[in-house]
Amino acid sequence: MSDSELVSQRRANFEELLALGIRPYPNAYDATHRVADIVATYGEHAGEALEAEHVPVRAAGRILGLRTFGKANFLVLSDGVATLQVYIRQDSVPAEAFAMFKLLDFGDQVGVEGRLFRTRTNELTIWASGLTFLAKSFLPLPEKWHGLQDIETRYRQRYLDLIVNPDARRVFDVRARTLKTIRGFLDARGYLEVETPMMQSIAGGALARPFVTHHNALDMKLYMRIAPELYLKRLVVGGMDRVYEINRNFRNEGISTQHNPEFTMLEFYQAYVDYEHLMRLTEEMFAEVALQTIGTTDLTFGEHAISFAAPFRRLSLRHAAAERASERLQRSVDVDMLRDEATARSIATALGLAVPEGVGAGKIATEIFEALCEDDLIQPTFIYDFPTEVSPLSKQKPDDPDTVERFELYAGGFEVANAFSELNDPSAQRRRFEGQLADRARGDAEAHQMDEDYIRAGKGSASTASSCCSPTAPASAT
RNA sequence: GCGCCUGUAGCUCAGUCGGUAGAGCAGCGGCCUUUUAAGCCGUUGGUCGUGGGUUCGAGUCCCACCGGGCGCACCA
Repeated sequence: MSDSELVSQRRANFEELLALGIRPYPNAYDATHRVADIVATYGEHAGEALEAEHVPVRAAGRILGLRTFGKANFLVLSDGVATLQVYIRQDSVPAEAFAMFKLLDFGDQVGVEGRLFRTRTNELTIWASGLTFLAKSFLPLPEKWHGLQDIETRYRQRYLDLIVNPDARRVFDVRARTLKTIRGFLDARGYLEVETPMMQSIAGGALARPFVTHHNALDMKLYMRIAPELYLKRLVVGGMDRVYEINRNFRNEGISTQHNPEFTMLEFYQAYVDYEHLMRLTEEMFAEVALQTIGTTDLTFGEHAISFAAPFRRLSLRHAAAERASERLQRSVDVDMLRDEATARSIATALGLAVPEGVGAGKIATEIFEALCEDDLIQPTFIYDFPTEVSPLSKQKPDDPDTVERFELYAGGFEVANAFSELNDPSAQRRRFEGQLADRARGDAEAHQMDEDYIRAGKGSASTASSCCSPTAPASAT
């Protein structure tokens, strides 16, 4: 049977409804409850209690199930969050309502008026006394048991996925609660939420390839931002000592279930604190988000049980890399060996890693870490003290110029946050940018571009400050 | 970009050694006044991703292209 035939059958049912004098698209339905509210409020009430209370309800929703028995029928009503059964007896509803019911299709929307009771099998149900037609679904929906499996269809026809797969809605719910919790957490600590430019003349603040666009009136090439960092830091220069932004960033790179070209990220800045402070703040925030969104800090991610109870484990990057390299190579590798370019390079080669010429010890150490350690960081772990070479915007440690005060948080094998003490010496910042330009000249397309305005802003005296950014994928909370 | 897998009814999937297209659900017509993936009887529905090739004969084998999934690379 062709698609159009299934559609025309539904259309025929619709025509019959019109012939009955049913108003096809009413402007509103005066519901007393949402389906989810009824389930939440009366889900635990016993049948006798419901009979005694005689609870009257009117609720609207989509028909996600039909079980017909001639004169006694059941339909499953969904409001997108919860489902509730409706019992429709021929002798309990007006004749025209019963005639209308017989023309309903899976997917149609109706309003139901009635009272709550429990069936013999103890299921909470509305005993319908009235039925109102609200909207026709002309699309044949996926079957109820296997649902919609095809991943492409699920993403391209998200409405179908939402109708038939309850988990699809849950992702939206968890995401919304996550963002709400983060905002509440930061607002309560005196942070101000801002929005900064998404189209920038220089795409800076991160190492990534940007999308390019064009402004007609200015006849000017613009980049979609890869990070809000440099603009947020300008606000810090202007005296905003605690700011954050939750918004989209655009990176012109590979697409996968873990990498969306346009993704939402949180970035926040706090003046007069260093990265130690941010580590404590970050672990508090993750624990709070977990508690507020799923009610516990202990969750299951894939095959792993993960605990987001603070404090999190801490491990320096070079220690993590050296430890793993030792295990892998069956010989002693220590942190100092990773600070010497020739030695680090020979270790990388022994590990089978291809390291380009002209790359320093810092970048080599970072590559060893990424290749050997990342996937195994299941429990939340702060990896801290990054090589200066890979961190052009971070402040060096007072006693170690090759190392910056920076950390990344890992959980479930993913990087979930990146933070550092902000470099606020404009002369040092210029030298760092120049180093990046040299990398770019050697062919590193992701090296940072020079940003004169950012340096000029820095000359206006940026506070000592720290910032943290984190993609707000619900992966951390599901 | 590379590798592996995949595309058959609205949905979920079978289809053996190459022999002329199948099931369940959905739909349609019946029966049934507390069902739970309701059940029972009957029944409709296909350009087997597209194009070429091999063959007496292709859903099946070969080639190309298109779409999709996973892994790698890149990256968050």
